[in-house]
Amino acid sequence: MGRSPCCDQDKGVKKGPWMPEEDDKLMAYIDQNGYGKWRSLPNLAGLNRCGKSCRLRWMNYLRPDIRRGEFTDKEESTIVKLHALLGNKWSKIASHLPGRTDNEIKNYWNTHMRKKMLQMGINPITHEPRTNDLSPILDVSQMLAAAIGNGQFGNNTLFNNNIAVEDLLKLQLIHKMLQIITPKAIPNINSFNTNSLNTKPEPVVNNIKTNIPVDPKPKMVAAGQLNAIEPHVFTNQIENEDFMPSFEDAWDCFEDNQLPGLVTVSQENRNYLTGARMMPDYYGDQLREVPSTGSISVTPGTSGLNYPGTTQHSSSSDVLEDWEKFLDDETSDSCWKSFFFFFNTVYLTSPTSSPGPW
DNA sequence: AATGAATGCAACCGCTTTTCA
DNA sequence: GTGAAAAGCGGTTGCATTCAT
Repeated sequence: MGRSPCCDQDKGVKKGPWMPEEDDKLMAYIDQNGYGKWRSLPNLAGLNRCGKSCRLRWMNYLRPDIRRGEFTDKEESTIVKLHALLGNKWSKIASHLPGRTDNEIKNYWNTHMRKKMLQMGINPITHEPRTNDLSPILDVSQMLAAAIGNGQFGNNTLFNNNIAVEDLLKLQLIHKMLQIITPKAIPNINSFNTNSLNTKPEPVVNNIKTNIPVDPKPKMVAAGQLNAIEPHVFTNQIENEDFMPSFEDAWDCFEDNQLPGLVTVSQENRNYLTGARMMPDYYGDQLREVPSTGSISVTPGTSGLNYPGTTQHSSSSDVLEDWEKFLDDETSDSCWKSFFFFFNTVYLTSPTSSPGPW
C-alpha cells in the first residue's frame, strides 16, 4: 500500500480562507462540469488550491442545498438524540438533517450544545446526569470486578465464562437503550446488587397489550420506564402495526442468545456459544457454570474487555452495523426485530415527543 | 479606548474506507 | 488480487470577532 499525500504535488497551493473570486471560479466550474475528480479539478477550474480543499469548500459552504443559520429546536433535539445513539458520527447525524453539514453540526455541538448540556447537568459524552459520569464500558468493567470481588460467580469462574461476559454485555446494551428512552428513570447499573443479574425484570403492562403474568422476583430494571413514554405517542405509533412487541419479548431474547454481542465472537466461540454450552439461568437463583475455554482479562476502569477468539469493536458504529446486519437477516428471531422496532418507533422517530432532558 | 481572554467557525490534517483500473 | 486514487470522516487548528476588564 502506498499513497501520495494529498496535494503533495501541489506545493505552493493557497491555503486559508477562500476569496469570493475563488468561490465564483469553483461554482462556475461545477455548474458547467459537475463535481468529482477533485484532484484534477483545481487545474481545470483555474484554482490554486488543493483538490481536497475544493471539495471541502463545496461540500461545506457552496453546495446549493446547504441550509445556514440558526438551528431550530427540532434540529437540536434530533442532534442530541442521534448523538446519544451514534456518538461523534457527525456525517451520520448530518444525514438526518437535510441541508446541514457534518462540519456545521460538529461545530455547533462543540460550541453550543455541549455547553448547554453541561449547564443542564448532563454529561455531553454519556448523556447521563453528571453525577453518573461513568462510561458504559467502565460500568461493565466495574460490574464484573464487583462480581468477582464478592465471589458471586464462584472461584474465578467468571474469568473462564464467556457466557457470563457476553450476557452482561447484552444486559448493558439494553440498559443503555432504556437510559436513552428515560434517562432519569433508570438507575445506574452499578447500583444494582449483582445478584439481581440472575433475575428477570418485572413486565410492564401499562400501554402494552400483554397477558404475561407479573414476575414476583426482584426487579433488575426499574419498572415503569416504558410508562414514562407519553402514552399517546406510544399507542398511536404501535397500535397501527400488526405485531405488538412487548418488553417481555425483548427480555426473552436473552435466553435465546440471538443478540449480536458488543464484542465480535469468533466462529469457534460462536459454535461453543450456540452449541453445548449451559444457559445462564435468569429465572433461577444462579448463573450456571459453563466449561472453560480459556481466560478472560478484565481491567476495571478501562475499556479492556477481551476474551479468547474475540475482537473488540473499534467503535459504536461497528456495533450498529452488526445490528443492521442482524436485523436484515431474515433468519433472526423476530422478537429482537420487534424490540428494535419498538425502540426505533418510540425513541428515534419521534424526536419532538419522546421524553428526555433536552 | 486599549488590551487580553474567550468564543465561534471555516479550513486543515491525517487517517480510513471505497472505488476502480 | 493488488495498489493507487478518490472520497469520506472526525479531530484539531488558526484566526476573526466578541466580550470583559
